[in-house]
Amino acid sequence: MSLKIKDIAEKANVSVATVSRVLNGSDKVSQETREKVMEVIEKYNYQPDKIATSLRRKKTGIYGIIFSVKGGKVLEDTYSTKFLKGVLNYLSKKGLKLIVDIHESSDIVEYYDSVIQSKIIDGFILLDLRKNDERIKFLNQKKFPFVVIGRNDENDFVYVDSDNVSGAYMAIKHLEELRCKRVLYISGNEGIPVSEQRLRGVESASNDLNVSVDVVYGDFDEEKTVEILKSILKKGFDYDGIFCASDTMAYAAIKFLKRFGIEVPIIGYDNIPLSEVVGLTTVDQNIIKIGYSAAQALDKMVNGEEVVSLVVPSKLVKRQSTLNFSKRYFK
Amino acid sequence: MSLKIKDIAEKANVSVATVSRVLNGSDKVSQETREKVMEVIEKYNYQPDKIATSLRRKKTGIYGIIFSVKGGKVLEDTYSTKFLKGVLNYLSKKGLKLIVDIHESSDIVEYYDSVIQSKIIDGFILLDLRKNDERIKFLNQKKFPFVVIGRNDENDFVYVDSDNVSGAYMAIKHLEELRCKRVLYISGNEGIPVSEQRLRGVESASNDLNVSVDVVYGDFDEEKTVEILKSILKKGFDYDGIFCASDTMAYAAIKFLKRFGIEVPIIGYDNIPLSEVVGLTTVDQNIIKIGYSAAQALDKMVNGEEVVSLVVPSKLVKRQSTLNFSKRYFK
DNA sequence: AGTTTTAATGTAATCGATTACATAAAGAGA
DNA sequence: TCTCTTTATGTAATCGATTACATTAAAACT
Repeated sequence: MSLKIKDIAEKANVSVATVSRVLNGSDKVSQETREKVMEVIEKYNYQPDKIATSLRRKKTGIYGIIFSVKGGKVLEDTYSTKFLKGVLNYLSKKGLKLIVDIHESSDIVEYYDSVIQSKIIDGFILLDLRKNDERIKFLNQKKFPFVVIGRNDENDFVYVDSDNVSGAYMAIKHLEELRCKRVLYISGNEGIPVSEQRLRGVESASNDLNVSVDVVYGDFDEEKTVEILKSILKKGFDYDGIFCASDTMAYAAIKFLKRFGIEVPIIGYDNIPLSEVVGLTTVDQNIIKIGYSAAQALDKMVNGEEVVSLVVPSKLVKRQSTLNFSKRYFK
Repeated sequence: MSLKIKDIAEKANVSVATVSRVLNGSDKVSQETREKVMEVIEKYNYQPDKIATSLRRKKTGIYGIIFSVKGGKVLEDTYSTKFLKGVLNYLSKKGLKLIVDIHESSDIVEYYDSVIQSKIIDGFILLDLRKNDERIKFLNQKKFPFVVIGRNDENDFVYVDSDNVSGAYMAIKHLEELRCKRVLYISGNEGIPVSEQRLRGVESASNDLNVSVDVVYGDFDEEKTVEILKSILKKGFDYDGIFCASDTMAYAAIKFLKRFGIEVPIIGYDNIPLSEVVGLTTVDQNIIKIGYSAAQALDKMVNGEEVVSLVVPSKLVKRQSTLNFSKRYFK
């Protein structure tokens, strides 16, 4: 049906080798021949078969992301989509492709192995990094290219991460600018890197600036947040500002405290769509940029270039949940 | 590095043809030989190179979805993700892969053509169907397999669509059950299939049941909705129920009317995440199922099976925006 | 002019599978 | 026992590119 390199070669009166050379710009082909061949290629709108090319070159130009299915909550948040968008922005610019896949979290290493063996993919982007992640050990040992989103203590890999430290710092700084003196920070789960990084930012801001911050460990979710606030209320609530490690927590806090007539500046983290609707001030982690950079890093790595890990800055999105309080002091 | 069929053949003391036969279960291989070969395959954890297989078979086992970038609002909603999830649920079960891609809406046909010519993909799923869609003409003419999400009047293709007619019918029926008599339906843009289908459901319910429905055309968005309500308020608002063609519209309506002290049962369409938070009753379109079915249909089509188009039923999710009013009458 | 170098192109092997065709061995039928 | 099937397996072509190596012609050098 569709033309192959041999057909083009015949029509242009040259050998397939010459057509291939023209196609790949590389070798020395005379200007004359090059033009003659290009003419035929354009006339017939010829494009090489990527499968054949891949077989020969041992490189497909396809990268992979495998979402682990746990509980079924994969690919339901806007995080995944924004991330994909960033990745695709880079890849589409380069004519590269992305395979998106899902798999149960069990046997995950085996699954990566089978994908590698199938030879379809040149490299992976890893999401949902865990402590002591088996995938990383495996891929490192296989010397198969990959880039990780997020980081942990080991860091025997190239990663792209959002700057949780400065993100949290900005949040506290903003509260300080609103004249908050005693801030409550409800952290995410203890012991995971994201929580530790954000806590570091909080503490660093509290040291630099004129704010005292109390830290309580939550778990990124609503229920636990309410529980924490309940026990604090019992002892008497005397904070004049709250920072939560996620928007979900912050939203829960606002709703809960309102019932007790308590209204203080509150900041969340993540900038989920709901936050825009309810006017929650929050830290926005440029997820698109993270995706873009990860794809770029992976691509460089696959092509043998030197690659360094990267921390992408976040920005504070100021909305009513804090701005309403600025009127009290300014203007 | 990794083993090829030739290595397996040598280790098992048979020819590559025999190994291939064992691999593909097909031909007649003696029980004895089959076991001998399987043993070697398992011992070395051999897996065929999919690129080589694809070249020979002229089929890759990879399907494609191309998101059109227009304005930049692609892949930002939960629709895309849920849809992907459905597609992936099917494909991963079958060991098939999905390439997710984006492209400017201009030159879109050319882009599909180039993807086809690259031979990477066995078939497409088309999103964002338009009237008189060029892609469909092109793919039909090329006889390249594809399945469409949504449908239009032409329907010279296989599609999977959500049942907008019955979705809208259920909404009106629910309002009727709450004893609404005069309902306002704010439709989506006039002239597009989704709007027409939903309108059909509304009208059919209005005929069957004891409700009168006034229809106004909006555009699925907030601003226009508010505009419409403003002009209605001027003439005097005497509806006892509202149905909107999207959750975004419904949420805008609730917010706007509240300012005038108007509170009536309101139903939206789409079940966006916000709706759960604010308690909006809405029609949920089972997007995951739609994705799953589309992938399945495409797969059948590629494998030469007979395929029929499919309409996936939606369900009504009842929440406070209507249930609050049921107390007025029942209990 | 004769030899060497350089540039341009062609020939054929290769990537790793599948499969049409060939062949050998075993079983069936006479 | 001899021929005819049938069954199991092997040989080699093929998919459509890339590329090492060979070859030829032209340019450069002595």
